[in-house]
Amino acid sequence: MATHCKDYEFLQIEPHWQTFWETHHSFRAVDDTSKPKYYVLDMFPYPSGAGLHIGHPEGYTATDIIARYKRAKGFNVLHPIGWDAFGLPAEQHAVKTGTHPAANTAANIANFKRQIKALGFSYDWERELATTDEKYFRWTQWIFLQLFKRGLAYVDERPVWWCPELRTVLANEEVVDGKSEVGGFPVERRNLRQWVLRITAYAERLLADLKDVDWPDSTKRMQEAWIGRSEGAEVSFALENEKLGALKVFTTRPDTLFGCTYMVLAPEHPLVDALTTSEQRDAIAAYRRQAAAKSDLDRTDLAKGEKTGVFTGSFAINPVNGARLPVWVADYVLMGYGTGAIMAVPAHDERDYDFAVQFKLPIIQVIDSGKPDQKLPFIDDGKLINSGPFNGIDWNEAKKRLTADLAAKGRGKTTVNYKLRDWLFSRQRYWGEPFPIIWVTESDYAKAAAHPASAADLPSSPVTYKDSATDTTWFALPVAASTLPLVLPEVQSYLPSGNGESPLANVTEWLEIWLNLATGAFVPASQPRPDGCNWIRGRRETNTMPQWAGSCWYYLRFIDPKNDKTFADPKLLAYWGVPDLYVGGAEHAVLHLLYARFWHKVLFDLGVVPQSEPFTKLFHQGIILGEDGEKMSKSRGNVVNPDTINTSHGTDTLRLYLMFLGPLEAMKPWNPNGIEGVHRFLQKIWRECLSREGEVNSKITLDDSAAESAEFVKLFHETIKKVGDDIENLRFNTAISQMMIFSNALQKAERVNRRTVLGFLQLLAPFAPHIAEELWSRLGGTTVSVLQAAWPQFDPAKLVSTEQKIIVQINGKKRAEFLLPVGSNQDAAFAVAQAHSDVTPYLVGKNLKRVIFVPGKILNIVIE
RNA sequence: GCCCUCGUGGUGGAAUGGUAGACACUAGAGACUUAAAAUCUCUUGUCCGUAAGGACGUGCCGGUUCGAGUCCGGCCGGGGGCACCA
Repeated sequence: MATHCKDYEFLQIEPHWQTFWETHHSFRAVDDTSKPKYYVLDMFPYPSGAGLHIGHPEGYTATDIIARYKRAKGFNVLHPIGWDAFGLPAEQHAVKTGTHPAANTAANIANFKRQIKALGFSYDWERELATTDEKYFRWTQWIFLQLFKRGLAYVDERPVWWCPELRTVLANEEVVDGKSEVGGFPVERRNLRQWVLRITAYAERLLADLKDVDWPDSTKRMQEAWIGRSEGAEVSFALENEKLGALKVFTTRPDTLFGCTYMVLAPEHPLVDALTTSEQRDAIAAYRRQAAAKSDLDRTDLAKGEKTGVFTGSFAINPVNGARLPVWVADYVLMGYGTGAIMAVPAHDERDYDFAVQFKLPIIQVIDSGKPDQKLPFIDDGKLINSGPFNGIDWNEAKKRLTADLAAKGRGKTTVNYKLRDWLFSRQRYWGEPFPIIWVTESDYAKAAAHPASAADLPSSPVTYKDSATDTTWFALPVAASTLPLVLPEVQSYLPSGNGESPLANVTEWLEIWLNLATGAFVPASQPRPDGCNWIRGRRETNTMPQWAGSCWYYLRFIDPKNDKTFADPKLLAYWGVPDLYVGGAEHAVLHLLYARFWHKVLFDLGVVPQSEPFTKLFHQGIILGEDGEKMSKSRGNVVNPDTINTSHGTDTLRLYLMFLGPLEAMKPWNPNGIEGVHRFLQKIWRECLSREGEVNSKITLDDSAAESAEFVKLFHETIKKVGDDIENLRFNTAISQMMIFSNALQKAERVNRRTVLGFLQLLAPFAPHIAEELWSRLGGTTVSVLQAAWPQFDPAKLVSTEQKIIVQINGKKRAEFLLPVGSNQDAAFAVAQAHSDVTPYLVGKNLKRVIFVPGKILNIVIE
């Protein structure tokens, strides 16, 4: 079965074993529910035109080691891979060249697949999937329908970047310095109709359930910060113009209410118009236009220097003391958080302070820290001053008292606010999943709501939008799930429609339809209305879903990738569950991982997945920097291509080197010299196993009768233990060190049993699987493939020593060391130490103060 | 600004509060060879010393401890994330 090469010809050996594994379906995950399962998953890649980056094989090697190790430990392992294949680059390429993005995507996938296969990863290729495959996105669309039905999807006007010159919507990354990346044209903020997912409805659970997952603490904290829960009070400020009702604000500092000297509204706040006096109208209008052109990010960036704002001319009344408060408009207040309005307390808030100084507004200190130098703004704790009946009360107590007081008057209540915003879920692009939604008139929607075939698919309150041009309100009707997938039509041009809609808006035959409420069938509206009373007129949604959609649930599809009845069989979902280990970059710490958690919880609530969290254990591999210690990038010219190393040293060397570089989670620079080291290590193993003629090395005793030294046997068992422990803890660098230590001992041993060498090859196999297979086979391993052999067991009895090294310290400094029988007590150790020539001189004429003895380790003699 | 991380030889890195520098790279010396490559052996933190040996040493300053790379406080530096979130 093996090759016949005499030297370590990795270019021959590696393809040979890759073919062997493929023809034997070695990595097929069988749905065998009698065995314990282990599901190990990589974050699937976006197949870019640039091909594999060296960072990809880093994480993939780690999971491959785990997968191979778990198989040897008797687990039924699911280790799949697929393609996150929708994405902007393919669309941009299509716009430029006019070729269908699917063609470009397919070519990129083929290249990625070739590169990944050359690395010898033990993926179950029979479960490969791509998010662009209609058999896949059929279920992405199905999940969207479930969100829609549960009222978790709605339509709203949201600001997006619009480039009038290109007549298209741009993503944040396509806007550079306020200009379009392509062409450098000016861009502006423009409100467009968007689909939004109500992730905020899950904010509390997304936060609370973080405690149940085994994730890096830093990632948990980032998600916590992103969700941004804060407790505070909602307070109503009466307006002087009583007709306008009250102005509601959110504050985390109700204790500072007496220090409020003005109010601020976000420029987009609905009350701005009504509050603006005629003298201020022009200034306010100009300010609002200016603010509308900025993204939230710009607002924050620009605000580093000075604050901007305009007085509305109106006043509000402070509910605690009746003070008259001017109402301002300023873009440092965001419409998207809280109520879009704040009470400003300049003495105890930095932003309010800066603003008050800028516009010469009064500043009243109401918290006293009791310390001598109290520089304003002052945001720490203290006791209340200048606060009427609340003076002298501790701030924490004051928060409760003041809120309760307001609540009693009907002017406030305690509330919880989240930074988390609802998720903007649509793109005005071609290359994405079409929304399975048809826009119909109110009367047709009523028909659908009354029809038994469609009534159950509708949300409890309809999703609508008002087309201001025609003054028509449109109602969102879901397509029948049975008609999915809703595939992308062919288009003439991949350029956007020009009016803010995607290229799909130009495909009239696809867009305008007759829809049958009973069957879900449709025909183009260009044809006459078919007979029967169930046909209604509709226009398809032209937005497509963002790239996140497909990656939100792919880990579930791997469990049952070919199922065309449901997204995955419930029995298989129950067996395989969710990934036991998920490995990928920390750059996805918030968005991907939060979105996927949200969808998973929705599916959990639907009762279609059995657990409430998708990723039990998460690990982030570190970034590999270029040789120069900088981030790898084309422009720096420090990019390493895995193909190059595969050809020059072989993939076993590359895999081993990537793991030997340092801790998996660390950021570490690429160092080409290190590759030679691990390559030599593999060559040494080759030489110790095979002679120059390619026969079994004569030092290896085939009948296992060699008398190996106790020391060597002990090292072997230590190596089994350490390699196993290190793999379990993803400490691959130290596992490899241990194997190097063993190989050095192997080389020095005069005779060694075949059994021992085979055991060592098993330890090596997850890391360097090709050479391990080759040598296993050439040495006459007990099974055809090393994959079939059970992971070696270490014998704890073999790890026990009879002697232990004792370190002698004088006042904490090492002075001597000697061996003692295991279990020796302090007296025995002290007796030997006292007589030791390296110790005695230090003890002469000194008073013994104290002796610390750590059995088997250290004897510290403290003297004066 | 806030949060998170990391600072150990010439280099990548190792070290449950208990021998700092495992393992590897680089460099040097030697063995083998006609020679070279490969391989093997030895040396390789700094300083003093011919040596034996000693002193110093994990970014800096302090603390806890019999004992600190590890724990605590402060500072300096690198990297990452978030950011007018009321």
